Amino acid sequence: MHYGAFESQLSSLLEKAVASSLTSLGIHPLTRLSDIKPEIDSPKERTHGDISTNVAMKACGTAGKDPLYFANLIKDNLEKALAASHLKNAIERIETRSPGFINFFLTKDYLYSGLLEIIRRKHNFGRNAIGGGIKVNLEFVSANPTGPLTIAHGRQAAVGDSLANILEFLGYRILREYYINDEGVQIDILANSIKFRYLELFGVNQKFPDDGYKGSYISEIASAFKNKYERKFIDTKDLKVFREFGLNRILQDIKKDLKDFGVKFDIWYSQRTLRKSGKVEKTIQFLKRKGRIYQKDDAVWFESTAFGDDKDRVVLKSDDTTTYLAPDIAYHLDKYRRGFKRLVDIWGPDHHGYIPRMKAAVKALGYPQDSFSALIVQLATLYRAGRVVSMSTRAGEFVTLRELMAEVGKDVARFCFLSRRLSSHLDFDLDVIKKESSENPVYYIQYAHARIWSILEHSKKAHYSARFDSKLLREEEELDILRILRRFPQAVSISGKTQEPNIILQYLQDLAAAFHSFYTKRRVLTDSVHLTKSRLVLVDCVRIVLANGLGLLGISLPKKM
RNA sequence: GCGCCCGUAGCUCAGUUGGAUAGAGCAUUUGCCUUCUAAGCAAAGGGCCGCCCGUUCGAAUCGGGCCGGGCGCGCCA
Repeated sequence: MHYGAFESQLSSLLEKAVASSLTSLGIHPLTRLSDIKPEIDSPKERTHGDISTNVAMKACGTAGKDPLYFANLIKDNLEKALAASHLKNAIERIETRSPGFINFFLTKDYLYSGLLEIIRRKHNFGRNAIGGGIKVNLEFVSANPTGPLTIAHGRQAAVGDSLANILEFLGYRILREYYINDEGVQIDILANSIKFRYLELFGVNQKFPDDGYKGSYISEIASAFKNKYERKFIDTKDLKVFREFGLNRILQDIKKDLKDFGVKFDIWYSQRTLRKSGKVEKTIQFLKRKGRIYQKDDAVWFESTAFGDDKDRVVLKSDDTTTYLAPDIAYHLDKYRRGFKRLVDIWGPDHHGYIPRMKAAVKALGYPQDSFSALIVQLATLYRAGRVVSMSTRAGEFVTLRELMAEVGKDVARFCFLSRRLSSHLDFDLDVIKKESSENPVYYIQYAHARIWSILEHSKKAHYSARFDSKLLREEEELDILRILRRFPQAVSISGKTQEPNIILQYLQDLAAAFHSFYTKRRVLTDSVHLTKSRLVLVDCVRIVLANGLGLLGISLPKKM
């Protein structure tokens, strides 16, 4: 029996046992188990068993009994049902504990059977079909192409990429998309800033454009521009050539940074292309036909308050240009039209106020509100030597993702970004991270992988041909590993459900800890070929799960450290 | 003023839909390398889980009210 089946069978057995317990008390069991939402999970404390449930305490109100008494009643019924079930060989014993917990202890045989499942499924171990092949569009980073990616984008990139991996693993069909804001005021400012620096190179003095981008990367772009065109555009009034040149270069850098950070995108979606297709006007017309567009103060408004927003929003300004919202609605409509059933956007905290209007737009377009969700990833506040580093693309003060990678490396950076909840503000002290980098927790997990690899390398020379006998694995350290291995599929699905990659990371730390502890106390390569063979299988399973988990997080798997 | 997020060990943070004795890393202290990698292991110290009420068998977790920090409230993007 594989891991997933176990949980569902246990839960249906429990449901029956609760029902018959209620019946025996003369209460008609109207309450279904799913209504009282009992928890079936692994307790923290080993002495509380491998699996624990609070169902007796949840249901004791209905039973009108003391929770512990009711727990014992359920236990008796459960034991009877168990005798006739497949789970008979998986559960060693059942215990009740005050104030009303029912604890299950798994048999060694069941724990051993997990190894076979891991060996059989390998890189697919933990994979699951709960996503049902639903098409999901995941849009993330989508930073304006007006400057290099910063640390804030780095966090969003790491989160989006891992989330995409995790959801794919859970059976969703994920498309990773980057929305390029390649038109509008910001882009013109970019072009102006480049032009200024270009002219400056020829000694032409002008006033630096208001709101111009002050970062040094603008000068670099201007130099490259000069190398290519020399004096050709020194008198031009047209910004177009500067704009295209700058846009291309910045976008190229962004793509390279993301690639080096291990982040993959399937689609780069240009806002300009969207507009040229006429979809923006069509979307406004579409909303108009639905009666949600009106004219006021020379502007055109979207009646978003009809769908839960706190005020209506302008889509066409009085000068006839669109606001940012208009193409954005069109863009999301386009995603639906491309066949996605769910849209997930990852935004920074400065956009949280934008969620109600986007949700309103989705509803107005006629799609279920829940089909769209925006995840807010909190900022990473950067410190250097204990002092806040202020970040502003405009002022040219920022630490780029590239600099971060150069200073601490891809794996450490990704680990730091993923080890916190999305909603957690993240303090990031570069000096501390660099100082600690040899002690960084990411190495703890990677080191376990490297150690296993080393064992496997040694074992090859010895040609262990014995048969794998899992019964030889009976040390506490070995059983601990087995218990933790068993939890991996669950960790992945919780991580997908809650959309928190850090759950997997936490899990991997537990697994690595159990392995390191085992490694220090027991030897894998021993004089007994049978024991050696069995332990080789065990550590190989640890390796597989570490690889699967780190793979989802986009962290590399060193064979040597 | 309104909205969103946060407040847990000296520091940075975990804590799955409320569960049993609140955890990890760093820092401090003490042991452990003749055997598969010491980037490791074993152990110690360190906490009114911001404060106050409430909900219930049971609260770091849920609700209300304060206090403190971050961000957002445009015909900007």
